[in-house]
Amino acid sequence: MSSQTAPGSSPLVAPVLEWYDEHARDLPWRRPEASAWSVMVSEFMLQQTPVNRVLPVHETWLERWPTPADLAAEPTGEAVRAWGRLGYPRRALRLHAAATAIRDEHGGEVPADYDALLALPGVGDYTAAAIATFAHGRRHVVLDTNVRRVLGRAVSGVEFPARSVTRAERDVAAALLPDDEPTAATWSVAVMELGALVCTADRPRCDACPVVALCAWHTAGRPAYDGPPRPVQTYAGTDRQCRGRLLAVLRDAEGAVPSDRLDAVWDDAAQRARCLESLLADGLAVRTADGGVALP
DNA sequence: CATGCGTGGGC
DNA sequence: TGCCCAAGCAT
Repeated sequence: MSSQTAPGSSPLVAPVLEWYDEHARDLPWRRPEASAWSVMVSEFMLQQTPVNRVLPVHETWLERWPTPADLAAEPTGEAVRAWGRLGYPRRALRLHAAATAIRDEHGGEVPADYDALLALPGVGDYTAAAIATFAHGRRHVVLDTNVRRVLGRAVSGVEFPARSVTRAERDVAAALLPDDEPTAATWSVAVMELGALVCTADRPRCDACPVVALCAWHTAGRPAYDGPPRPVQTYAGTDRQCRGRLLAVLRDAEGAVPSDRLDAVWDDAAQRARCLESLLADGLAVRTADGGVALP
């Protein structure tokens, strides 16, 4: 017998699957009765937003718009308003646009094909693979920040992955992916869950990890991160913060608001004007006939 | 390929 | 308390 590890039979797989079976959170979009649309909505909302903040918005969203066609029938501004404070509200516009494309080009059904998914607005490699896998049981490499961190540590022995996905990372993930579709799908969600709950970016709980004995990073003594400095995310005073303030006014208003309502939430007039223009350009706001501003 | 894009929670 | 982070995408 060869000592080589055959594809789909890494010693990492079974312990992670067992751990997931016992420790997985009960999330609405993971339940057997969850629709593909529910999975898709969750994936959009979870792009850079924590699970706990997504939960209530996801629930009300699915109650209001149980199918893509239901959302597509509404003005985009309603999607932006319902998005609430999840952040990055352009995702709401893209989800609306994706729902419209699904209604018009896919008979109202969320596609199962990776390339069809990738062609939808707001859907990149991760989200296409995630929807194909978690909504339709297809077999794809699902490479999000959690998976990248877990595999980086367990396999490569580094605390944090590189800025962008490398070919080597993709090869590692592909080699670990179990052969049969159902197991591949469970493995993918299980590694993500392990990264979210145990193999966290900060203060990983190695004592609770099912593969600690196999982990290259742990075995090496958890060496400190040694790569290029990771960029710090500034916020105070940025256009992002300004845009957020302006959009919050529109979201919380019944209809159009006079522009002096916007003046009150940001002092720097030049920056305020620039940010309003960018919101208009993005389609997150529109000017009304009387000179006011509103959600589209 | 680096950068811009929201928001709130935890330490 | 400031600082870092959280299931990315588009350009």
